[in-house]
Amino acid sequence: MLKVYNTLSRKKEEFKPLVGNTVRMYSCGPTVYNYAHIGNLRTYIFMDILRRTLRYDGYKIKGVMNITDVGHLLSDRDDGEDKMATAAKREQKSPYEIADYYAGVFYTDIDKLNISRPEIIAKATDHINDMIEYVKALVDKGYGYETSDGIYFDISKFKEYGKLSRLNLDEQIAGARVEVNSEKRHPADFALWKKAEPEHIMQWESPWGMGYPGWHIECSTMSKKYLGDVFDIHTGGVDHIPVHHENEIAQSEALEDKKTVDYWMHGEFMLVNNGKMSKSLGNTYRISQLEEMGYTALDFRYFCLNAHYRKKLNFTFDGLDAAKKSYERLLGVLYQHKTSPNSTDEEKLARYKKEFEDAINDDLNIPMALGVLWKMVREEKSKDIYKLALDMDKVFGLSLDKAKAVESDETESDIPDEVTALVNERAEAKKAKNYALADEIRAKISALGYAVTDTKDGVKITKA
RNA sequence: GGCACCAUAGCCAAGCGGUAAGGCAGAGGUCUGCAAAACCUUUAUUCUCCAGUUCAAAUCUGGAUGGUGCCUCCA
Repeated sequence: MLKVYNTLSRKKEEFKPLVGNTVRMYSCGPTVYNYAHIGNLRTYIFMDILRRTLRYDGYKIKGVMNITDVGHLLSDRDDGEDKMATAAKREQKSPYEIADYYAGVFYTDIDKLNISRPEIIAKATDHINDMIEYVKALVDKGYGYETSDGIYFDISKFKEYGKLSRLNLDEQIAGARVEVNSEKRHPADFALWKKAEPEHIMQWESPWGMGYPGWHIECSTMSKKYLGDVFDIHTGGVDHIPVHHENEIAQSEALEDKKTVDYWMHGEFMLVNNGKMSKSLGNTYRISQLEEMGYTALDFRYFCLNAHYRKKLNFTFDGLDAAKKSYERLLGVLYQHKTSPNSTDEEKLARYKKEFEDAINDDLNIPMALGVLWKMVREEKSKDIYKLALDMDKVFGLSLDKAKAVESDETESDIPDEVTALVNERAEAKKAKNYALADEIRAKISALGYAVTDTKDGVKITKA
């Protein structure tokens, strides 16, 4: 029995799909005008863990994720910088090429992280007409009004506005900086459709003239198109709760006159040195950057799995180092199980399996599930344990089937002759019990960038 | 100013009323000429502080202190 935390009720609830055995799920995806950093990626790891857990529990999934390639591209504020135009100019590409490029990098990253792709990936620019229809329907129902610069959603018409974030709007606004837009009836009214200046780089024809869709309409439109007017789970980052998802609820429920999403689930943020991770602070990293520093994407995935998805996770290199080490040891010890001829008592296996399932089904308690795996792996080596670990890995997604011997299996071929000669010299010295000389030679080898270690199978040479 | 969330060993982190999972680091050991690696063992009488409820609290209540996020685009 899977229980998940629903942001709407602020409680853990039993999960039950609306229809049959299929889970319909929508996940807010990336805005592709820039690289995704590891903080962004944490949220997709959370989405992936959810999908994997649902599948482990026997559900079928119809998942949709959006790729935002319009709407967020231009800052809504008049004085805001047009990031898309800047990027297009700098890279001498069209906005579509920019979007394609960053979407491509995003796919590469999530593939490396073993994040399973949702069944349907929907680009906003492919759904402009659907969005126009959606806005029209809202206007027809009296929820939208026109100003000189666009069509706005009238939140005063939607009585439950704010139910997800539980913020008192008027109190918020009193203490916050809000630009004055005299034409808006309420400061929190938001754009459904924006009228475009002639020089705006992306614009489409609409009943309200040339323009482009507002920030939030794409998710309401595309979720309805692919999942129907009511679906099971909506995921995203916690930052979306107060504005984006609140507005999405307003749009969808205004149109359908009913609750449209059963479970709202949100992934917490990743911090850096206990503070916010943001591009402006210069403390973001990309997966490719971590790789350049010698970490793998899966080291990072393992790092994320050590914390619950609803808890802030502080990213530090000490933490990542610890995760890397732990992950490598896990693969090493699993290899010993893999190659063991022994069996394990059925009851014991069943106990571990149950502990594991209890953990993941308790609102995706992956840190606890990892603890179960570690305890199990400390048992006497057996191929059955390896098999069960692989079963658990359907949820972890850590490629545990790649378990290998811990000793590195470097090829001898790319060792320079100079080093090989020194290694042989050292072997002679050792044979003659001239250890002082042997250590001296070892120092020379390490100066050349190689490490020599003695194992019971002989001498190992590795690149330092 | 308003609204949330969080506070567990050197570090990361579970635990959600029944007497502190797991990982990293550290310590001891096995192995080794010595290292390194690997493996084994071990490491919180106590959960920021102060009251309270209870037979029983890290877990519930109230208060204090500290931290973070949001209220503006953001995963």
